[in-house]
Amino acid sequence: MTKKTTIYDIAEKLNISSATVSRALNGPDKVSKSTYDLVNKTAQEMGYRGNIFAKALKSGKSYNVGVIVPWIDTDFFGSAIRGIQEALNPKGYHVIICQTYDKAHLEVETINSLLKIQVDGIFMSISNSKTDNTEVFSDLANKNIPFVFFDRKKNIKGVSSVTVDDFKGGYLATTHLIEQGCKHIAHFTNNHQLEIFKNRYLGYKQALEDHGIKFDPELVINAPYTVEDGRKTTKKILKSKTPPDAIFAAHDFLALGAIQEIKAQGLKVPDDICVVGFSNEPFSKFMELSITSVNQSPLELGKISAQIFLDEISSNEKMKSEKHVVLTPELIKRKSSMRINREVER
Amino acid sequence: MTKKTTIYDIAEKLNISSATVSRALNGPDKVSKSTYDLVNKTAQEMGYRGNIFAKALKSGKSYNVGVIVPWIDTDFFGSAIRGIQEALNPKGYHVIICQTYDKAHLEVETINSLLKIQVDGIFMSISNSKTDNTEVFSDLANKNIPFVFFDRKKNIKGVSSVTVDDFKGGYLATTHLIEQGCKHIAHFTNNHQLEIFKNRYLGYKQALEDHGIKFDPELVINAPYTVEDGRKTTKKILKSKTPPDAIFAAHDFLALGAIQEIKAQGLKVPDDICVVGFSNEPFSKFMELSITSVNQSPLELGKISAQIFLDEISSNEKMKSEKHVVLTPELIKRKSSMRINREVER
DNA sequence: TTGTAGGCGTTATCAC
DNA sequence: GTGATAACGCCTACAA
Repeated sequence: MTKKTTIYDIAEKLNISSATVSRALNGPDKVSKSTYDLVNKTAQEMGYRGNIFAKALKSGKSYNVGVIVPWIDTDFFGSAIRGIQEALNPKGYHVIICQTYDKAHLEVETINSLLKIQVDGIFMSISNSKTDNTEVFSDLANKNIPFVFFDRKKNIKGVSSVTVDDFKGGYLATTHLIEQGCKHIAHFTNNHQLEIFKNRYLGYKQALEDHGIKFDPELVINAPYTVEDGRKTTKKILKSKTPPDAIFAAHDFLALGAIQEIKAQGLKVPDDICVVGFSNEPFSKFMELSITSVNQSPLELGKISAQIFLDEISSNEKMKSEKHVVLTPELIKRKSSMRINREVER
Repeated sequence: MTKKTTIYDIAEKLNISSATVSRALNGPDKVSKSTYDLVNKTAQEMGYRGNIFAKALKSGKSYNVGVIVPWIDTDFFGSAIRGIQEALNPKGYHVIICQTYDKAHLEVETINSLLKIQVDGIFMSISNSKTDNTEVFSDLANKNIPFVFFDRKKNIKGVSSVTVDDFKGGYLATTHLIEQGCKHIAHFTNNHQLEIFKNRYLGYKQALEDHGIKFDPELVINAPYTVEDGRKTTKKILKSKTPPDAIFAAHDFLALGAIQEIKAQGLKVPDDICVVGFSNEPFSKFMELSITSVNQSPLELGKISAQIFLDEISSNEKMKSEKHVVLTPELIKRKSSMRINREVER
């Protein structure tokens, strides 16, 4: 491997100064047309590629951003990252991905490691864990490095966010179940560390109230994310004296587990029990008994997050204004809940 | 925001030279215990964070690697990236993701953009498109920057690869169908630009031959990746005079489309037609009529790719040896093909 | 053990 | 329009 050519090599070859080469390389305005052409032609011939480290050292910008998610191999996060990447790539940014596996300590570590490599911005979906470690985040806000929460956020002064209206999602899902004639609607939720789950729950509760159905705390159950958890929780609730006639699960995996267990017990979906999930993961559409779910448009969510970042870095005001975008979710009605009219959406 | 503290700031404060500070920061060996402690304590107090750009400029290493895939929001690629990330993060590397959307020109652009930002290595799953643009790749090989193909590869001298034995996957799938009593097995493939599809096809063909079934080119059909393509292709083949009694699809999405169409026509899976897919996408397990599929262990695939990269950079030999790891796939038998014994695997 | 000085490759500020 | 030079922050011979 031959050594990389630098502007000095070009300068030497052409008997001009490195400064002139640099100028010529950076546009036709700062130098005569003839030298501009000559330098660029020579650079090409010599296989010149600027040294990004030197440029970064000079400018203080890396043109890298970091994206922190619990895990990337899920449709929701994969699509959100895709959105960020697609919006930022044309602007010359590269996207670095980090996973936290829902562990709080990894969250802090990850932020620090991104800070250490001097990314120009950080996008984050926080993990579902028990710390109230807000210091790191406020530190970040003070450091003036653009920081955007997407989907799973914390409320930190000075930090922007793009989220989905989970309250509305929960409300839509529950109202839909009520319209299908369900009166005894269970809700599978998660611990309420994360706003998203809390809000889905609150939307559920509000919908019940607005339709004159008494809220029964016995029908609300905490469960993790997996299909297996969905099955277990369903098994438990079906044993109760007054089993539900509908389940609104705060996640599609839970909904899938619920459907599996309901069927295993010889009951029918939606006839005996209606089920609605959340996130519109691909499988919810693919199932023969397709699953009604709340679509959050993760791709768009990612793109909007990216846009906020771009706005933030291009604004020259010292005070960055905190922005909060809330996307409206959409209920996609499918077989698992359509009891009255069986016409199903995509 | 206050200016970042540098080793000079620390040096000044302690009335020592910046060189000593640098040494103290880089380990206790090159400096007296007392200065080591003092410097590190002071650095901490002053909130010192080394400037990665300066270090990179000095060392020529970015501690970044690039991963190029057609798209990230699919279980297979998401998991592979996850594997790479998990293996490399503990070693101090960050993972930059790039997507090509199966477009050849983006492929070249992307490689160049990664080269420009001086990543320490590149992982790539090539796109399915019609160029024979191997120059970029051989260029790369000459540049001495570690480059690893995973899953979808080209044969380039000097470039390592980690792939799945697709021939065997195709062979396993087809043999399984034959064992279920199928004699007229259709194969949905893709254009054979990509080795993976070609090899799945060859495996299929070999299995037929080994079991004394005559190969019928009419039963092999080209189709893209989507569920819709699977439906269309199935519709077409079911119209033929001698419709198949089994379909081996080179991808789960095609298999899903096939199943949907078969059912829509009032036929039964697996009783009338057995179906096997490829990739073991999550939904293939989740379906009520679960889909038999070939598992490629993408997570492991990513991890092994990462390991090859690590080996390559740590070996001090100038000549990097080309490595080719081939993983053995595994057929996971599920309802869509189990006609004789209905016991299904996970 | 510590300090001095030069270099990594660029860009920006002067001066000519 | 062009050239000399300093600066970005760190590391590392070499010297003391």
